[in-house]
Amino acid sequence: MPIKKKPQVTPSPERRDELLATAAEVFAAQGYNATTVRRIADAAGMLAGSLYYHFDSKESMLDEILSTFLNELWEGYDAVLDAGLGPRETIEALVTESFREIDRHRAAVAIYQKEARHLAAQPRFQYLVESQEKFEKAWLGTLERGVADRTFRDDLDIRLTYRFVRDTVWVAASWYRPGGLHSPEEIARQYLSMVLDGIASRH
Amino acid sequence: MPIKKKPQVTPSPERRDELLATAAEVFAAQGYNATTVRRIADAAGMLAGSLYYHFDSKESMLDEILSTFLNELWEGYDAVLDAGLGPRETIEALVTESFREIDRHRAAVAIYQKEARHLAAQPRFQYLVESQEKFEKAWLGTLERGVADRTFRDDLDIRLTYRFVRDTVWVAASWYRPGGLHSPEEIARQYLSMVLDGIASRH
Amino acid sequence: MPIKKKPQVTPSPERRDELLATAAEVFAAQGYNATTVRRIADAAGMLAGSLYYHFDSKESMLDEILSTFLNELWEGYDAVLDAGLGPRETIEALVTESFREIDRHRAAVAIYQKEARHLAAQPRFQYLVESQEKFEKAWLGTLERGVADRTFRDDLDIRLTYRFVRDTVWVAASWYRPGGLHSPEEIARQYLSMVLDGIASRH
Amino acid sequence: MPIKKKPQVTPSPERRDELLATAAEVFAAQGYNATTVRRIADAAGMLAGSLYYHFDSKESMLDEILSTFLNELWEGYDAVLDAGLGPRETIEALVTESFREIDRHRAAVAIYQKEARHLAAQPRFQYLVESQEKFEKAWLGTLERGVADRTFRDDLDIRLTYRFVRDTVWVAASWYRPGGLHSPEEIARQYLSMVLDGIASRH
DNA sequence: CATGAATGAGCGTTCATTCAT
DNA sequence: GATGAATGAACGCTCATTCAT
Repeated sequence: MPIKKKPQVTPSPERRDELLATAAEVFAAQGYNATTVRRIADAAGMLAGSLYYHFDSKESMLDEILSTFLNELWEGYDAVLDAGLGPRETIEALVTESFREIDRHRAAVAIYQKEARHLAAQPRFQYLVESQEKFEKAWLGTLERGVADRTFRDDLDIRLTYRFVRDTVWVAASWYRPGGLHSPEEIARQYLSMVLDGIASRH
Repeated sequence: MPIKKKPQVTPSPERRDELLATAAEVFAAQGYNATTVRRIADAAGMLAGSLYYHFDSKESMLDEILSTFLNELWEGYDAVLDAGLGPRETIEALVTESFREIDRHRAAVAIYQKEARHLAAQPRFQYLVESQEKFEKAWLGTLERGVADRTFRDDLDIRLTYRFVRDTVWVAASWYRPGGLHSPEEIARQYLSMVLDGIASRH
Repeated sequence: MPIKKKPQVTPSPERRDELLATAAEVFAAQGYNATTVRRIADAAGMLAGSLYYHFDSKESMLDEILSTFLNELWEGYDAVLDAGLGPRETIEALVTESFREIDRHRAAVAIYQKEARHLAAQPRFQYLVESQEKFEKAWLGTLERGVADRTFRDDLDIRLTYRFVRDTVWVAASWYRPGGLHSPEEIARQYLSMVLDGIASRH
Repeated sequence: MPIKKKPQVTPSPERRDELLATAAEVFAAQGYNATTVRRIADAAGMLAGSLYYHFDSKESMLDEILSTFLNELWEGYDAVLDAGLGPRETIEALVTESFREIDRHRAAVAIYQKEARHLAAQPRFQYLVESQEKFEKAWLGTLERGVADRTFRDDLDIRLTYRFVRDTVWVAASWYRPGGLHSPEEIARQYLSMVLDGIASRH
């Protein structure tokens, strides 16, 4: 009894994207573990079981949300890193790009912030570790270049500085609301000004 | 602001504290929701049911961990705020105090970071909101004083600056490990240097 | 005993038969309960929902598979029983007929073996009980006739003998593969030889 | 935070055995897949979740039922096979032992009959395959010895004979009820008489 | 003080079935 | 005739919690 051609059962990508956006909002608001699949379904106006027509599991929704976000993030980052900019301009471009991503993927970023660490232990989410390493390499490298050419201060612990800048940028996702007073670019400008020049006045 | 009194007339307070410390570590490592009462009991060398001799519920453990931490935090903060320091010295003292708290209550701080937002919605954790508001008032007030007397730059959005400084400090709890290379005071010094003077060289 | 009429006025009976054959194979391979409607649809090259154009329910597929098989079985049995043969020849003919049915309806027989007992509890499958009773009557009667005319040994419990012969024949469906080394008639001959004369040598 | 001694949480073996006996009855009556964990719990007078205090999963109940049965079976078989009996006596002893096992583990045998084939595909139930192979080797070897020394007929296909004897014995579990008219030994005697000498009279 | 055993609510998931297109 | 998308009931299982001993 040979299995005949299996008709394509992959549903319309638009519906998937809608549902993923809904799920991302709920995950971001309540945390992944605390979010029930029924809650997502409610928010999407369907029953819990119906989600499984579109997705394999709750975890695969999370997976798709995070990997989509990271793919887009790295598109932007790679463009910056390949542009041959100086250290200061690179940092500026990375920060600006980051706030743009926060603007476009606020929920995904918030989820990433809360869940990445423990997800990274699972093989399925190995790419989080890889992304993290690549991320660290890019930032640390840029900072080192900047210290070498005297763009950045050399009296600071460079790993501490890395964490400082990294956290500074990404925690913003926890309070940022798109469509607020400041555009991502404006927020980036202010953040950069603080990070690069400090908040103290220069007399 | 004494946050709460939780007498729970039970024989041995030392055992309670031990158990709370154990619970805090587990909550910090795995997240509150993802932590089972059984996991805590395992770590404490007892059975899950036995914990209920000491505590009303899993939630009341969390409550006690967070309120104890906040009580201690505000003891330190209030001392600083009542000392009549100038804006820059106040910021320096608050940041230093914060890193000391991170050093002493790492687990509680990590839990606070991850869970405070959604806990704040529950009446039981109303004190988180109150603490948050008092916190904001103290920092914003100090920043405003500093802008007024030209200690701090006046070209920055003050709320953005507040968030920047606040996040900068507290996210450190997610990677800080007590007994590491840097003392809390040393970390505070470096953070302050970055926040106040920026990471760019001054030519 | 015509077991059932299931008209289900539907255009193409050939397609139905194809689908039923497919379903029977899957039921036989995985068990009725463990078989999903989707698995059948896959094997038939359609989507699960589409099967419901052809059949009322998964259960009605099972029903039709079993009743079709039993109708054919009884056609053959009735011919044997009405032929006026002696007890030994009747047994031989029934066993041979049984192996032929196993050859032609292997899947249905395997399903029958596994599921008949618990299905018999449902009113819808009452005909399984009736068939079972008629079956028992035919075999017991033949054995009794054979004991009476000294064709068969009279020192054996006749119900035990009945079960022995019955099981001996039908369990073969669980390992029999059509198109193998032995024809159904050859297998029947060997089985009859063992059942009638035993496996011990006669010295 | 070192994990302290974990108190023994393995519950009393008597309760386990009771529950396993209950589960075995239900599995045997309805089939493993068709049996819900709630149904077992009902039969045991508890709630579904409570079973998980005693067992890891529904599957582990099945596993324990089957492996306990097979262990006991092989104790008996091995004693027979190591006794140095002739082929006929070996067959007689194996059949008698088998009916004794059916008497003591009726439910387990019935489950084994229905589920062994598809369970064997799972690594967890690999031991079913091993048992099956050992079983086949023991029986085929004995039959071959018997053919060689002219105890058994040499005009029969030996694999067919093996299946015949094997099925003949074990299907009995599907209708056998302990405490009935016949003792296992009496049933064994009659079965052996049929299998060895046939049901036809010898004139 | 702690255990052993249970409760009961709820979770992620499966699946037969329906139905507009 | 078949598809795509949904329903709704039930399933195996987890877990905070209770309580007699």
